[in-house]
Amino acid sequence: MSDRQTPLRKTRDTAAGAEQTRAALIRAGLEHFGRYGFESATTRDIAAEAEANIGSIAYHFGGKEGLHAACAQYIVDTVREVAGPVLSDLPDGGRMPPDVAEAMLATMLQRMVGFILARPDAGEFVGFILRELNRPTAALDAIYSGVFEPVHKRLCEVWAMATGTEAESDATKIRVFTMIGQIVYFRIGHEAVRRRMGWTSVGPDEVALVVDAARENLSAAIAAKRGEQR
Amino acid sequence: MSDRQTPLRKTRDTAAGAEQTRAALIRAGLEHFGRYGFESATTRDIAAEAEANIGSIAYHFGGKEGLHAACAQYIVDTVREVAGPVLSDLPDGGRMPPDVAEAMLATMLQRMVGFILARPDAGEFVGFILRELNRPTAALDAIYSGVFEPVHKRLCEVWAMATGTEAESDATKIRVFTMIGQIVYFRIGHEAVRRRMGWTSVGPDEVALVVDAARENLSAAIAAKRGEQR
DNA sequence: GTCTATAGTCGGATAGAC
DNA sequence: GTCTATCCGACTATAGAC
Repeated sequence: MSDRQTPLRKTRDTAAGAEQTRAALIRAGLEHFGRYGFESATTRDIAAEAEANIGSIAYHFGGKEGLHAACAQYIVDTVREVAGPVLSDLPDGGRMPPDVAEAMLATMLQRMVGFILARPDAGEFVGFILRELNRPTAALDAIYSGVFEPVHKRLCEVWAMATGTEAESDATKIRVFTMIGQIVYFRIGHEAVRRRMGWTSVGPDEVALVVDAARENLSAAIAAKRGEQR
Repeated sequence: MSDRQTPLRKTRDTAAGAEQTRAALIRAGLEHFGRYGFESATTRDIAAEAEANIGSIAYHFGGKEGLHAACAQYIVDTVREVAGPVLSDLPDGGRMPPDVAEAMLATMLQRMVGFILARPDAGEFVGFILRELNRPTAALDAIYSGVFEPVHKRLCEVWAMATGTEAESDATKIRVFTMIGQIVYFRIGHEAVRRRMGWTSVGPDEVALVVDAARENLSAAIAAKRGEQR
């Protein structure tokens, strides 16, 4: 039987092809690790999903653990890419009028909701991170210092400008966590939210409702804080 | 070698002993399922943790899945026991002055923080539920209708009384989710919070800080809502 | 009810052909 | 770089002795 088609995949052993395999494995790994966790995700399934060979995981990443680490790095890189402008230096050394700071906070929260609720692969990102938060490995160190800490610090700075409080105080840091938590919950508790709201899926209309609630909570909290500072 | 001590454990085949084994297996199951997930948790480890025999899982629960279902029921029973008074019928058909409703909401949030942050086994509870939210099984149905829905509904009712809004409107339901999310995040993101705050553990002082922040967010949100309703 | 032995399945890693 | 075959360890479930 020599009616075999041109062996499309055989010609993957070029540099560009290898890079494609690598990338496909990372995407598939992220999906499976995020959904099933490190132990329950199988290299066989990941390879199949990436349409790559099982051996390729060992070749490119040294093994399952290496792929896991690469996935963590991919998360960091992706978030930093999206959040890049927000994390770069603030103009004028970070000083700004309270209402400008408040508007900036509102924008940042809105972006966060968009990323966490509307991005198609956000579920896997959050799943991956959730498992790391539950049982930290080296991957959490990368994600914490590459994403969590810089984002939280920046939010604290802007919050402090908006309310006239101290950026690195316990109260500010905790308050910023509550602002993040109220948003993240809609992804984590997605299934419960879906059932309770009677939603079949989360589209732009649903995202808008969440943005509204988060924004109202934000401005109410800032207003109250300003009042008591006075 | 007949110097064997009295076989303490051998005499477990009484009705009371069997019940102890059952309970120990459920507690151990909750711990392992919550920490490692259904697939990654092993019946061997669970049995060892419960100081019971591996075969006892098959005997008492029919298998791993049966134990998992029993753990879900245990969560429902425990939460309903703790939250019992709060979930029972409201006096006077649920009608109450706004400031009474607000105080009640504050108390409910405080209780929630206490349960979620201070209870020693809360980590496993939340871990278990988190995994169900991520990939729902029959266990989520029990937890959703036994815990999520009734608690959320009650919070919506009281929120509506406090703000003069509609209890079952989308806006109210979402707003209540944000109030829950801001609290739950401190358990879910515990490790990130710990690192950022420089906490080594979460004791009464730390819980108090979280309660303060949640309470301030609540009263600010209610005040703003009342203002715009007027 | 408790415990042991065993059967059957599956997953990760490895070596080596191409 | 890709792919296959194979090894070895770990797991759940089951049957049957006590």
